[in-house]
Amino acid sequence: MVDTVKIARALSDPIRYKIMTMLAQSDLGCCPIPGEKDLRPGLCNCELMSELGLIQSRVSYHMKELYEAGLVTEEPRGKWKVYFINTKTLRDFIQEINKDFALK
Amino acid sequence: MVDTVKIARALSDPIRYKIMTMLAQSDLGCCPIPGEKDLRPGLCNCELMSELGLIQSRVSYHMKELYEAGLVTEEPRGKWKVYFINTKTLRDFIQEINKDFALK
DNA sequence: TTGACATATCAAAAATATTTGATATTATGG
DNA sequence: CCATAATATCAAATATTTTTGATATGTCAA
Repeated sequence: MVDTVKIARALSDPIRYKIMTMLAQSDLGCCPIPGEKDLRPGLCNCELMSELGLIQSRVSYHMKELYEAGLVTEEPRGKWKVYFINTKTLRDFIQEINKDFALK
Repeated sequence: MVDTVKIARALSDPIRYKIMTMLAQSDLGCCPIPGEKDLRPGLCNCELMSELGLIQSRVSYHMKELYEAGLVTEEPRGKWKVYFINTKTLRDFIQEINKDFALK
């Protein structure tokens, strides 16, 4: 099962929580490679840096935290890296909380 | 609305998460006062201390964190204090995550 | 291949969170 | 009221997390 405490920790930082909402709302494919199509909606580091006003290593650190908690997936796209929200982990997280705390 | 980041932080410590599961599972009223009845299922500090093997000030610290996140309610009962899980906050938390991350 | 750009990693500094032991507060029962 | 028991608070010590700047790695395009 998912590591509920680890996921809670990943979500417990305001910057990371914000990044997750940005990923959830992104509806445009990012960093297109000429000739490729069907880009899934996601965000790359550079967009996160400029939107949040954070330096590169800081974004990188937080994305690693989210990745290791299973909350995002990654896809190298050319020299960029694009991140996607992993809704499966979030659903499992919610299900586990429902179970652990006898909510339904 | 609930402070989702704050709740996530409260749940992000293994001890606090464990305490929440213990509160969710408690089915016996605790620390009865002679003459009173209808005790809601809950746990007092002393039970948490002995079950978890933690010293008093440490339990107190963690219960305060949970209380301030709205995850538990408290009731002084005689010279004891009994804690209850606050399922409303947990439900609101889940609802907010569903909304923020477009899960359904 | 080289230069430019994007990302990853690292070590040190800074900021936060947790643990502990001591002391304070509050309630109870004698 | 007094002694005892339970909980709260506090300051100091520890531990953990986050931030930063520097450097390394990897990719692309010329």
